[in-house]
Amino acid sequence: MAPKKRARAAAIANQSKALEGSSDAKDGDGGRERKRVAYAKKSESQKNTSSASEKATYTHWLMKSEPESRIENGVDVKFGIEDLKALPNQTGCWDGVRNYQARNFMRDMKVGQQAFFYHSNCKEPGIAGIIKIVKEAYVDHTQFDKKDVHYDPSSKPENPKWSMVDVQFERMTKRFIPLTELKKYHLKHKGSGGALSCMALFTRARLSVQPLTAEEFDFILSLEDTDPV
DNA sequence: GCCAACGTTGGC
DNA sequence: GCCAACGTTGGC
Repeated sequence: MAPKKRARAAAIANQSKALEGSSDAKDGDGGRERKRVAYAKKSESQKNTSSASEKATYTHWLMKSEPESRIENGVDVKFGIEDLKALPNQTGCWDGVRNYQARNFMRDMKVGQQAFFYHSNCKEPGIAGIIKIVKEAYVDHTQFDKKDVHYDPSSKPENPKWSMVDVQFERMTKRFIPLTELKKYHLKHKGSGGALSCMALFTRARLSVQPLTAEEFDFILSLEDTDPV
């Protein structure tokens, strides 16, 4: 069936419940992560949180979610920025991420950092607004819920695989920044060494949670005050 | 709805 | 540990 929205933020009503279950896995460590770009070829143990001394530190992010209705396993996975805005305190948990690289990036997130809210798999893909991290990575309880679209029978409560963060709506961008426009800059910058020459959105297809350099983040913010290209 | 890209699984 | 088959992502 159709794919899904891998990252669906939800109201955090029962977050305390999720919290007690198992302390956030600080799993191992045996594994070190490679410096900036982690490939997916690693063994399970290597996919866990890496030691701070080794990894590149990112401060800005881009998180994808689907703003249009799509039914997966009988459940509508729609979650656009307006849906986040409508939650109590305009805050929700970013559950449902089931990709190791994306998960690891969420584990690197710190309270107060900003992320772009990106609308994917929809009529007009692009950046709709800015959100901020308000709670650092903790166990994603939906992995144990058989009724949940993102239930993962291979994950055990004693050693949870998946994490999520809480995010809060900050503001809409002054204008919607479409993927098509970002792509034009990316292509142009690839030749000139500009800000978006290596943007993960284009170099790491399908990654639903991705890091941005400060330069990338600032450049995209500057587009708010420019005319659409 | 198509399909390219690419992550995951499992046989060997 | 290789790699073909399979499943998912997500633009178009």
